[in-house]
Amino acid sequence: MVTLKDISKETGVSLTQVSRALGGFSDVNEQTRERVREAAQRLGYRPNSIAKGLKTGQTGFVAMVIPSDIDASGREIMFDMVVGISQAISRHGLKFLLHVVDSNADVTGAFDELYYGGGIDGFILTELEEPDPRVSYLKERKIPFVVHGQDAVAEHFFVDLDNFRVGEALAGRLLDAGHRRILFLNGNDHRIYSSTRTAGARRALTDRGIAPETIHVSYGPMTRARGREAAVEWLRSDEPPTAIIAGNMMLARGVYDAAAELGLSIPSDLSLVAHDDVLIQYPAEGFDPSLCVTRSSLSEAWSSLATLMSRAIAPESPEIEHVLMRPELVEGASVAEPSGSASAR
Amino acid sequence: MVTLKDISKETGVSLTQVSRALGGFSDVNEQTRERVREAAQRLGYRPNSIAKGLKTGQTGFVAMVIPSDIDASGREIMFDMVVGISQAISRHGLKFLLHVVDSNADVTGAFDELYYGGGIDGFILTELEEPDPRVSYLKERKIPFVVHGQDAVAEHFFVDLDNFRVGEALAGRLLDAGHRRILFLNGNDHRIYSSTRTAGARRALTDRGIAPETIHVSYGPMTRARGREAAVEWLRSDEPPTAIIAGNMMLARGVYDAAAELGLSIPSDLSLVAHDDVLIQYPAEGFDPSLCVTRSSLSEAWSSLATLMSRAIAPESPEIEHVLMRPELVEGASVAEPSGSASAR
DNA sequence: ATTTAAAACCGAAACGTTTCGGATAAGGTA
DNA sequence: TACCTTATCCGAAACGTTTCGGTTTTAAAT
Repeated sequence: MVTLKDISKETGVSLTQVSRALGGFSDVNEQTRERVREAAQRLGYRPNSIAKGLKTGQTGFVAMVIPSDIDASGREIMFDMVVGISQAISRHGLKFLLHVVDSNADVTGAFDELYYGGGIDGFILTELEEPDPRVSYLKERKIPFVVHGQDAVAEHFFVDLDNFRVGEALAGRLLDAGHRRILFLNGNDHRIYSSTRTAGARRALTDRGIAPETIHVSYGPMTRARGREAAVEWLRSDEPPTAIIAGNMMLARGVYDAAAELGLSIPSDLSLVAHDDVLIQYPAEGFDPSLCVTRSSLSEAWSSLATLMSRAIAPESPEIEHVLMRPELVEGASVAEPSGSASAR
Repeated sequence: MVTLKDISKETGVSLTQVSRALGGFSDVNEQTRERVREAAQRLGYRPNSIAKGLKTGQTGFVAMVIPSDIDASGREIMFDMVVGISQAISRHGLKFLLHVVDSNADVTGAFDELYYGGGIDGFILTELEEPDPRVSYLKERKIPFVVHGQDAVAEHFFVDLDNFRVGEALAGRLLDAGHRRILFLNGNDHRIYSSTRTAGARRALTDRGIAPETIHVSYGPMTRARGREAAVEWLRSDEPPTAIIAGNMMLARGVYDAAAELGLSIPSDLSLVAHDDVLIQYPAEGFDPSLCVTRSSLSEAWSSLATLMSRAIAPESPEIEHVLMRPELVEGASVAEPSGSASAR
C-alpha cells in the first residue's frame, strides 16, 4: 500500500506538505505540488479513506436501513430505488451501504450501531409514514439524514416530487376535458404522498367550482393487479367512471388490462391519465394508445438526494434544504371527451 | 463518543488492559474484566470500527459491485438477492456495501477504488459467466472474494446450488414416471448453472439408457412471460411434450398460465416439475395442483456465503472453501404418467 | 530466604491521515 | 542595519484502536 510517507520519501518533500499539496492548499509551491502529484500518480497512491475517516470523523459512507419484510408493493420498485440511489451516491464520491434488518423494530437500533460504531456519516430515509418514528429518533440525536417521500414542509433535509401538483394536474386535465365521474386510483392511505395527491385533486375541483364527489379516491397498493381489479369493479358498477387517474404506471397497466377485458377502448370509452416516475421497468412507451402523464424522473430525484446528503453530513451543521421536483405534463392519446356528453352538460 | 480511554479513566484500569478485557484475552483477571464490561455498558461504549480498521486493516465492509444496466430477467430476483445477502452479511457482523457502476466495464475499476482506497475487505460476485473477467482480475491482485453461482470446481471461494443434481433429479423424476417427450425450460445459455443443469439432465438419460433427444432443452430468460410463451409454442407443435421441466418458479407460473390458456389440465394432460429457490415473491404454495420441485433455499445459500466471506477476508490467507447446496426433492401433485401410454411402451 | 513460574498488568509504538503552531528564507521597507 | 511581509515549508500531535515487549505481583517450589 502506497502512503503519503512513501511519496514524502520519494520526493524529499515533508509528509505535511505532501498532504497539503494533494489536498489543494494554497501554501504550497506549484512546482512542488506538481512533483508530488507526479510521484503520487507514478506510485499508484490512493488515499486511505479509513485513516482519513479516523482523523476527520468523515468516512463518506451513507446508509439506508430497510427491514427485510417489506410488503410486495414496496418490493416492486424497491430495487430500482436502491440502484438509483446507490448510483447517485457513488457519483458524489460517497459510498452507499444497504443494511437490512429483520424487522421494523430493529431499524433505530441499526442507526445507533452504524452511526456511533460503524463509521457511517448519515442516513437515507424513504417511504415515510406520518408520523415516522425514524425521523424523531435521528433528529433527537442530531444524526444527519435526508428523506425521500416527504412533501410536507418539515425541519429536515428532504427531496420529493411535488405531489400536490401531480394530483392537481391530472385531475385538472380530466376535468377540463369534460369528465365528471372520475376514479382516482391512489397509493396506500397512510403514505404522505397519497394524501397530498388527493389534496391536489381536491384543489383542481374547488378551483373549477365542481362538486367534491366528482372524483372518487380509492387507496391501495400501486400494483398492476390492483389496477385491473379496482378498474373492473368500478367500471362494472351502476355509475361507471368516464375517466381514471392512475397513481403510477403499474396501476395504469392494470387499467389497460381491465379495459381490454371489458372490451372498452381507450380513449373513446374510457379516458386515462397517470403519473410516470420514468422507471426502467415500466416505460411510458409501452402503452397503446400513448398515455397522458405527469412525468418526473425518479433518477433526477436521486441525484438531488445525493447532493443534499453531501451537504447534510458536512461538519459545520448546515442550513436545512428542500427540493420539490416539479412534474411535467406530457400529452398523450389516452384522453378524450366523455362519450355521453357531446360537449354539452 | 465514548472511547477505551474513557473506560480506562472510569475504572482505573490501563488502556491496554481495557482493550484486552473487552477483546476476550486470557491474561486479564475475571474480576477486572467484569468491572470493565460494566463500565463499558454503563457509559454506552461502542467500539470504533474505523479506528480498529486502521490498525488491523480489517473494516468489516464487504461490497457487491453491479452495473446499473442489468437485464430485465436479472432485475426480477436481484432485489431478493441483494436483501438476502445484505441480511446474511449483517448477521455475521460484517457490513454490506452495494456499489452501482454505470456499465460492466467500470466494475474492475470500482474493485480497485474500493479495495485500495475505500477500506473494503472483500467482494461478493454473483451471476458468473464463463470465463468471467472479474474473477481473474481479483485473483491476480489477491483481493478476497466469494462467488455465488459457480458450481464448476475452481480455485476460489464459492457457494452454489448443486445444479447438476437439480437437472438430474428433475429429469429423473419425469423419466421414471414414464415421460419420453420432455421440454426443459432452462436459463440463459451463457450462464454456468444452465449448462450444468443440462448436463445433469443428460446424465439422468444415460443412466437409464434413454435417447438424448427425449429431452429438448430451451435456453432463455427465466421469466413468467417466457414460460408462458415457450410452453404455448411447444404444446401447440406437432409432437407436444408430455412433461415440462421449469428452471424456476417464475417459469413454472408461466407454464401454468399456458396450460390454462390451452385448456390443458395438470397433471393429467401435462406433467410439470420445477426448481424452487424459496423466494418470498414466488412461493411454492401458490400453485394448484401443488408443484413437484427440487427445493433449496437461497437464503441458506446467502448464509453460507457470509460464512465463507468472513473466512476469506481473514488476515492469514486461508484455505479455499466450497459449499455445494444439495437440493431436496419435494413431491407434489403436478406429475402423473403420460396420458397416451397406459404404463406400457 | 531465595528462586521460579504463572498471572495480571501496562507503556509506548503503530496504522495513515489531517492540522496546529510555528520555522525558514527571500524580498521589501524604514 | 534592523524590521516586517509574504511565500513556503515542516515537526509533532492527534483521531481510537491493537499489540509488542516488557514489568510487577502473587503464589508455589526449593
